[in-house]
Amino acid sequence: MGRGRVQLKRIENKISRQVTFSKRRTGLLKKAHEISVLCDADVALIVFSTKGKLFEYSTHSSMEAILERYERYSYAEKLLTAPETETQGSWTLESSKLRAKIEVLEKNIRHYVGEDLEPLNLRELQSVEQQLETALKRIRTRKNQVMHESISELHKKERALQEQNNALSKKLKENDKNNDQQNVGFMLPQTQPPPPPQPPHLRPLTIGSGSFQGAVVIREDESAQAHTMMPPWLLRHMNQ
Amino acid sequence: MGRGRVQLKRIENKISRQVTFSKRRTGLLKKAHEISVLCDADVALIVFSTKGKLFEYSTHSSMEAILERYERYSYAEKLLTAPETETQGSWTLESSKLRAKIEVLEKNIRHYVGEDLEPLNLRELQSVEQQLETALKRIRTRKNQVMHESISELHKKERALQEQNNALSKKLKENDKNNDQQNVGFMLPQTQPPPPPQPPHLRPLTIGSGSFQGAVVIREDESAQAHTMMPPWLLRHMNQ
DNA sequence: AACTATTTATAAGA
DNA sequence: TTCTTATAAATAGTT
Repeated sequence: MGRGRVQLKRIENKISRQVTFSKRRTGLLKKAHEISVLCDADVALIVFSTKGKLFEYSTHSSMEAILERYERYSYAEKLLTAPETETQGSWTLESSKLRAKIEVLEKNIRHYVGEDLEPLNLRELQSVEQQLETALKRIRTRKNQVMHESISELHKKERALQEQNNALSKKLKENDKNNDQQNVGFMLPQTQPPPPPQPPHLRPLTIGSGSFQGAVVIREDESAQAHTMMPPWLLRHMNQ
Repeated sequence: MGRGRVQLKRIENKISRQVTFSKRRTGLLKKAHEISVLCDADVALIVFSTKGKLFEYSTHSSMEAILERYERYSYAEKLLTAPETETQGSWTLESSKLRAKIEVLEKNIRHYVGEDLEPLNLRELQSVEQQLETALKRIRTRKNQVMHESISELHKKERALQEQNNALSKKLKENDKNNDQQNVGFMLPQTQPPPPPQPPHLRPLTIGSGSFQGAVVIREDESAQAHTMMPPWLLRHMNQ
C-alpha cells in the first residue's frame, strides 16, 4: 500500500526500517484496537523494536489479565512472579546517577540480547560473544541438572507409589480371602481400566520407566524448534 | 476500507460481527507478521474472540520468550511509575524505586551471563537460553559485517600505500641516475634480500592483490559461523 | 512531518 | 466460509 510493492524481508536500510517500523506500528496498534472494539474481542499486542523498546496495546481488561488468560488457555503455569526487591539502604546517590546507571544496565541488556549492536567494535563484539557462549554453557548445564533432579525425583516418587501400591494390593488380597471365606460375595477388580486418551497438547510428558505421569513438560527437540511460523492457514492469504 | 465507512463501535449484528472478526483477524495477524519481518521486531499478538477462542501470532522467539521478556521489562518499568508529589520524602522514595529497578536489571544481566541460575525453573532457563542463542546469531552477523568492512578498508589502504611506494621508487631511481652521472659513488641495491622465514604464527597476514597469503575465511552462513577468537594482531587493526 | 500515488484491506453482496 | 467488487485505509517513496 504505497508507491511500490514491498518484499516481505528485512529492510536493510536502517533509516527506512525505523520509519517503516514507526508507521506500521501505529497502523498495527490501530487495527488491534479496532478489532477489539468492533468485534468485542480481547486483544493483547506486544512489540519490541530492534533496539529493544517496548510498545504494547491491550483491551480494557489490561495486559496482565489477557496474558493470564492466555497462560490459562495454553495450559501453562503462571509466569514467574516478579523478582523480589529490597529497597533498604541509604539514598546517597542522586536520582540522576541512578538513572544513568539504569541506562547503562539497559544498554548492556540490549547487547546481551543481540540488539543495538552498531556502536560496538570488533573487540567488544567478541567479548560479548564469548560471554554469551559461556552463559549458554552454564545455562545448559543448569538445565540439565534441573531436569536430572526432576527425573530422579519422579523416579523416587514412582518407587514410593509402587511400593504403596504393592502393599495395598497385598492387603486387598488378604481381605478378599477373608471375604471369600465368609462368602460375602463381591470382589474388587485386580486391575484398573486404562484412562481415556487425551489430545497431545493436553498430555503431559511421561518420564521414567513406570506409569508415572509427570507434569514436567519438556520440548522434545528444542533445536528443531520453529523459528517463525506463519501458520499455513494464514500463509494462504498472503500475497508474498 | 470497504464499501462504506465504519463507526468505531461494537457491531451489533452477531453474524456480521463474526464475519468482520474473521476478516480483520486475518489482516491483523498478517500485519503483525509483516512488521516483525520488515522491521526485525519481536511481536506477540493474542486475540480472544467473543466466544473465547484463542488466536495468536508470535515472532520466531516464541510466545513464551516474548511474554517472559515483557514481564521482565514491564516489571522494571512498574517500579518507576506511580509518580509521587515532589515532597522531601518522595525523593527518597524515588531513589529506592530506582534502586529496586537497578536490582532487577542486574539480576537480569546475571542471568544473561549465566550466573545466579539456581532460582530459575526449567521454563525460565529455556527462555533465557533461547534469547542467548538469538543474541549470539545477531552478534556473529554483526561481527562478520565489521570484519568485512575492516578488510576492505585495509585493501584500500594497501593500494594507496602501494601506489605511494611505486611513486617513491620511481623518484629514487631517477635520483640514482643523477647521482651516477655525477659520480657520487654509491648505490642503493635494486632489490632487497629476502627476509628470513618466520614460523607461521609470527607471520603477519598480508591482504591484497599482490603477494596474497591470507587465510581470512569468513563463512557466509552466519548461524554456522565459527566461534573463534580473532588473533590479537588482527584485532589491533580493527578497532572500529 | 506532510504529501500522494499506489497498494492493501475490507464492507457489502452473493 | 469463500469469492467478488467497490471503496476506504494504509503506507512507500518523496519532498
